[in-house]
Amino acid sequence: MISGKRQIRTFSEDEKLVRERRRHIVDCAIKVFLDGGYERATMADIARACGMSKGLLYHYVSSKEDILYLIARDQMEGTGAGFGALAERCGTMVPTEALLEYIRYYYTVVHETQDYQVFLNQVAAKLPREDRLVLFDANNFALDVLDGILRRGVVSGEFEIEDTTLAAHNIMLIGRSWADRRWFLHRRYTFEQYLGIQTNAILKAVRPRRGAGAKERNEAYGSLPEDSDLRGT
Amino acid sequence: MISGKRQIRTFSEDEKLVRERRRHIVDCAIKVFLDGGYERATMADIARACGMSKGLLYHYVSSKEDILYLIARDQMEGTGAGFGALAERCGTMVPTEALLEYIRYYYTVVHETQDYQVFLNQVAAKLPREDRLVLFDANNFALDVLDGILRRGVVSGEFEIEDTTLAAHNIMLIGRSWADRRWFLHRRYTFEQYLGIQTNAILKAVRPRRGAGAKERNEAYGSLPEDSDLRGT
Amino acid sequence: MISGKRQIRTFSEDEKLVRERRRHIVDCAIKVFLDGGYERATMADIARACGMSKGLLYHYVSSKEDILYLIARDQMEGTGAGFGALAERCGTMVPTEALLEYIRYYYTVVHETQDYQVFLNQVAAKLPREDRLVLFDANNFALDVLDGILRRGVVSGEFEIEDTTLAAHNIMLIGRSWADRRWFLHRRYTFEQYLGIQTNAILKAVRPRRGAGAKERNEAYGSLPEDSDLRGT
Amino acid sequence: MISGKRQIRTFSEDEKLVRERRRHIVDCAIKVFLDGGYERATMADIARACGMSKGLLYHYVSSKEDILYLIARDQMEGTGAGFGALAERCGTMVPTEALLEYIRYYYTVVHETQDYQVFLNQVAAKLPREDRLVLFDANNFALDVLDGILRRGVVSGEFEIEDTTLAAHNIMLIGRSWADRRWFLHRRYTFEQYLGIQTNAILKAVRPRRGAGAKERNEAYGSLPEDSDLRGT
DNA sequence: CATGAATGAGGTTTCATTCAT
DNA sequence: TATGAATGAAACCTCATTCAT
Repeated sequence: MISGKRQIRTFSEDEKLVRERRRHIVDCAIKVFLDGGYERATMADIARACGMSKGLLYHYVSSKEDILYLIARDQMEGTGAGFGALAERCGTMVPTEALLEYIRYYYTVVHETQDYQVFLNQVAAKLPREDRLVLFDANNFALDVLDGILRRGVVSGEFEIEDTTLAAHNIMLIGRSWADRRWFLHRRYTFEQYLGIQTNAILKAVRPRRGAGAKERNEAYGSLPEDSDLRGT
Repeated sequence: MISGKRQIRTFSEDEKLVRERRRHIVDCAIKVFLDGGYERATMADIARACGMSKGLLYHYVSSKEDILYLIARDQMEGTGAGFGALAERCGTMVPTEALLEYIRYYYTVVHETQDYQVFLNQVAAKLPREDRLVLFDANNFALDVLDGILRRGVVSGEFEIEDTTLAAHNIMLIGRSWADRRWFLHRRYTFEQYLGIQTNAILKAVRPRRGAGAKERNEAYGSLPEDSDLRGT
Repeated sequence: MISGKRQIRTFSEDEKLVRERRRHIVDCAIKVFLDGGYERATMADIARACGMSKGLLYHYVSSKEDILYLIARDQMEGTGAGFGALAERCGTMVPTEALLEYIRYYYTVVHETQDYQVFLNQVAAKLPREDRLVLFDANNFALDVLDGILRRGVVSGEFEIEDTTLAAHNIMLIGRSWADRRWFLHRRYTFEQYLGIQTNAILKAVRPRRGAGAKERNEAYGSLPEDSDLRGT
Repeated sequence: MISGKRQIRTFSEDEKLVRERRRHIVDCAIKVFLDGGYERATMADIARACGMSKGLLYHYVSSKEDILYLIARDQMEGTGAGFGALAERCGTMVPTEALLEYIRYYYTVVHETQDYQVFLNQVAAKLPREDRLVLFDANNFALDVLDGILRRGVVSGEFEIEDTTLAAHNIMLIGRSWADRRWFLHRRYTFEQYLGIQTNAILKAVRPRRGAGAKERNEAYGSLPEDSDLRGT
């Protein structure tokens, strides 16, 4: 579903070494990019951060742009599988459970890969069209999974949603904002608090306003009583 | 509350001309920045876009960074007044009305200044600290206004919200996403559709789950019957 | 003997005005040049210092280099006449008197035109060859006058000098150093002190070591007793 | 006593290479600066003179100003040690001998480093304050050494000088003029002639006018009979 | 006579990329 | 495999000079 098509030039033939080194490069480069931005970072900076010479860096990567691509691909590959598994897992759950599972998973991924999120947000526009589409597809896949869950919930009567796609979009948006707006949010909430409050808000927004869905409410967000304030954990 | 302090060097003393030309520069530069990003844009590009020579550009602006600042300041000045007036207007309304007014206003501003929004989002990190704070303050002010409205609604019983600050954050986030994620949203919704659906979703999310608030629902979003599908307008 | 040959373009036909304005330009420009140097000074700086617009400046001067030339020529013309008169005056004096007259005159000119001296010293190298020769000639003329005096003194037995040209060179050098090394000298001596001490030193250096010249010594430097310490005046 | 403090950025870590290259740059740059002046010289000119690309030049030097500093420092370091040794050497000599030693040493240094002298004279004013002080200190040190010698001579009765500091200043001035006024002097005298005549002139100027010092006269300037004409060597 | 907006060549500096060792 | 010296295109910015008003 997500795949790195582009071939990147290398002077090495030891595939395992190449993979290892590239991972190292990606990890270091992202740090360099995060302060100062992609354009301002020089290959010398990156090489230094990697503990390599510029020459060696060019053995594993053929241009600065390649590193951007590697970062994007890495991120995709890393989480792509996760979303595939998530989709499967959710397929067997009742919609509310699935939604809770999805939220917890997605928000946690965002939390754990903040740097990538922030970075990709900043530079997505600069990726060559082709690479940008890879990111785009990954996002769409994740959105479709969530959309599916919501749709099932609407059909089953557990959810009452005017536009499931937009709802899914909102839910993901709020998750990503934990990374995008971290300078605002992190000083006010812990991740667990954020996750808890937002989960409750989302449930309230998607559930029917009265009657029907009442029964399932008790499973909401890890079986916590619906009004429990998760803050202060 | 929001103020452009910094002085920008100019070689001209004709204030009116300077103002005019700077506005022109800002308008053109933003377009240049939007494709390719701030760093990639050269002063030559900008000059060309403005229909000036590089030299003349430097009569009105002393560096590329100045243009960034001008864009930010312009945006702030333009909308700063708006939010002040909005705050006042909302002060005399019942919370639900005020919320609707706020949403319509904010989302419309985002819609009409998309380019600025997208651009500022990309480069906020690159602004010198001082200038960044100006943006930050503006955002916080707008957030506080909304937070106040929500709080009043909670007190009056019109709203049922666990964390008003986070709710305000979410509402603004969703509004900005009309600009930030336009490549996704604009091909699926018109602005009016987007505004309608999201308004309904927000109302559902903030209203008490049953009983009390029910009466007001009929005024929701410009008196449309609550279940009307705004799509397809 | 010294003449400005070069024609400088002007748009004005009122010769008197042109002369006046050029004098003004020279006076102001020299100040600008003195802090920051010729190359660093911009025509805008100069125009501002003159209280004119750049455009008007170009009515009286056709290039930045022209100003350099004007300064040099002005200086030459101003002092050229002076040296002519000096030469005549000295022709009728006994050598020692003539020497004293020369020293006092030259050192005073240097003192009163310090800015010119310092400035010309710095930029002489940058003047176009032709203009540089004008300065060169002026210097040589002044040197010849002094050389003549010394020679006469040697013939008359008042002076005992191995090489009169070199001696003349030394005397002028010491005079110019009041301007060239002013940061060192001005904080230690007043001009009068400097003039007095150096005059005495020069007299001692040029007079015969014993016998003959002894008589005249009493007229030395304004009839001061030879051992008087001029410092502390 | 004289020290190069400032660190200059370099991209190379091979210290030996950096030192070598910088020396090369200094040697070439000085030539470029000497015709046309510091400001007119472009980095491209300098790079060409060095036989390097502009880029490589910037590996060893971080700005044009750095080159100025390197030249100044080089000069100081080279001669600084020399003056220290000279001071020591002179300490054990009788004043007249010391004076002769000093003159010969200083004038020779000026002769051998003409380019530096002329250049530094032109640009001293442009050096950043801090760097200028280094030059200033070096000069003052050299002046103090000479002043000390003259003072000792006055005490011992070998010299008769009204103001030793000013005398020292004059002696150095005359030495430097061999470089500063070379276009005038070099076509008239060889260095040895110049040294000889000026030495004699200085001796005559500092010695008592009669009696006392007479004995030592025979050692004057390398034991040459006092009236010998050194010209024509 | 007077202005200052406009130009564009040219200066300094940076940095992605190559390649000899 | 590994290095870092070397390149040169291209960026930002300045300023002498012109010319319409």
